[in-house]
Amino acid sequence: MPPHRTRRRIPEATVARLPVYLQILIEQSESGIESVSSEGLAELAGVNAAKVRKDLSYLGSYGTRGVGYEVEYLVFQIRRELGLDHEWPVVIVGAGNLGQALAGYGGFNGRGFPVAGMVDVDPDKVDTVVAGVRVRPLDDLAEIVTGGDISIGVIATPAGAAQDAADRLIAAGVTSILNFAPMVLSVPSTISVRKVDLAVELQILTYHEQRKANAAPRNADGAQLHQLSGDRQRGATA
Amino acid sequence: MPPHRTRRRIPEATVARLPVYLQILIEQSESGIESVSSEGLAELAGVNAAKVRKDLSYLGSYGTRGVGYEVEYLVFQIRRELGLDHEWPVVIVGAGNLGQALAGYGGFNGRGFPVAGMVDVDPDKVDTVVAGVRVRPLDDLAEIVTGGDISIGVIATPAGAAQDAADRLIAAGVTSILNFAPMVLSVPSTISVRKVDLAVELQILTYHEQRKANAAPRNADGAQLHQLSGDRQRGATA
DNA sequence: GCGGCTTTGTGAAATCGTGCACAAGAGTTC
DNA sequence: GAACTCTTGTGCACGATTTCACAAAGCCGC
Repeated sequence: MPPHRTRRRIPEATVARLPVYLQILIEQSESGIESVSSEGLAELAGVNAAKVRKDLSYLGSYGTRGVGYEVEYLVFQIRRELGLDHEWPVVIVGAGNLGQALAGYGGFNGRGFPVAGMVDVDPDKVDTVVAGVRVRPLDDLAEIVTGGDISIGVIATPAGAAQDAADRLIAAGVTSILNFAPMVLSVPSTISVRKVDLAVELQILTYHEQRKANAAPRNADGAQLHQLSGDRQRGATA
Repeated sequence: MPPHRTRRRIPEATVARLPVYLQILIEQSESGIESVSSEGLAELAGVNAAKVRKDLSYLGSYGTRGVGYEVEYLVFQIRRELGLDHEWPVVIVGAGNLGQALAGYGGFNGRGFPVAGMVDVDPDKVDTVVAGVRVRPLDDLAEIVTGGDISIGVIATPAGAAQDAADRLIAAGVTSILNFAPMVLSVPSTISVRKVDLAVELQILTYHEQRKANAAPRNADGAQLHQLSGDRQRGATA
């Protein structure tokens, strides 16, 4: 059998949680903690312990009953499953405000996603250097992608330019896109897209804010408002 | 009956899609389009038409059979439901790379979320001006929040400072938090939190990348790879 | 090595979300 | 105003996800 055969498909919801577990486990590991229980991990990840166990069971039976999971080993397994056993260079399209911030942000470099290139249409931006990366003209995109064997593209353009950016990325051979433009992209079904939209996140929050306001009309005395102690819970992602 | 009574609860999945519909509808409206069908909206939003209808039906029966939905009216209704009939000032904690980018990004100002204040622990950052907003010391947080009647806080600090930032925001009276730090926050259940984590998004993409690579081993001839035309589909959020 | 304690791994039930399919309503044409 | 066309609103079945509950398994102390 090949090293790690395409084992049973992992549910999408689980895939979205694995990076969170991973991050926590890496922290634990750095703190010198060697073993963790599903209960402990659940606490830190803000989820139910049964969910942690089920999630981890998709990777295989890596726990020890009565004991828990060995942190290092779990880190290794999750990394492998997520394909993080090597670096994934990315190319950023758009060197504006957002693109520059992304390039400088620690979330890319230092987490296994080096910025292998940046491009922009604006001739004024071309040849400027952002976080150690020289901005190149949009037409160099294909060359950057094929030359660097890049499979992930990041779109940090205004909404109007996003579809064109996507088309060019795909034509160049990119197969995964992280889209920061507030715009739904049209792509072939073979391409994976994830969208991150600030305004959407905020609007989801305002929906809940508004509900809270409606539910408990403004009759002041902050009685049951923000009781900081007491029933803390991890990640009320409401 | 009060103006808009806490009508039936809207499913979380629907709430997450409403902002997307809203954005599309606003664009349509600006293009002078007055009416849209569930089919058309679904196409643009990258979802199934039945889903659009079901989602919209939670708001009420605002469509006209045989015709579709009146764009303006739908915009109005979604805005109202999301609580977007007024502005929501936000305060940003952390004036580093990310905080600065967020402040300057169009996604806040111009979308109904003016940056009412920014704070940072670093004395070197205090009193600098970012995107027209003066950075103030962390201790001014409570004053900014209460003074500006702010209910949304944005955390743009490193992971290590995020929990403290959250605690301070909550103590000051904020009830919704948008967290950009790669760290799960512990908050009371009355507080809404949404987390945006770059690394998590990228890692979800690498999982799928790795699967693609495993499924179709590297035997080159890019035969069925990226057929750009053909079966395009909106938002393959795989 | 046996009993007790702990924690995993997982069937099975409950819940949530999606998509089909179609009746019902609204406009339009003759 | 009857027949036709179009598109909404929704009951229903299905699939995905979450949660419960518990048997199986490992470790410890005696």
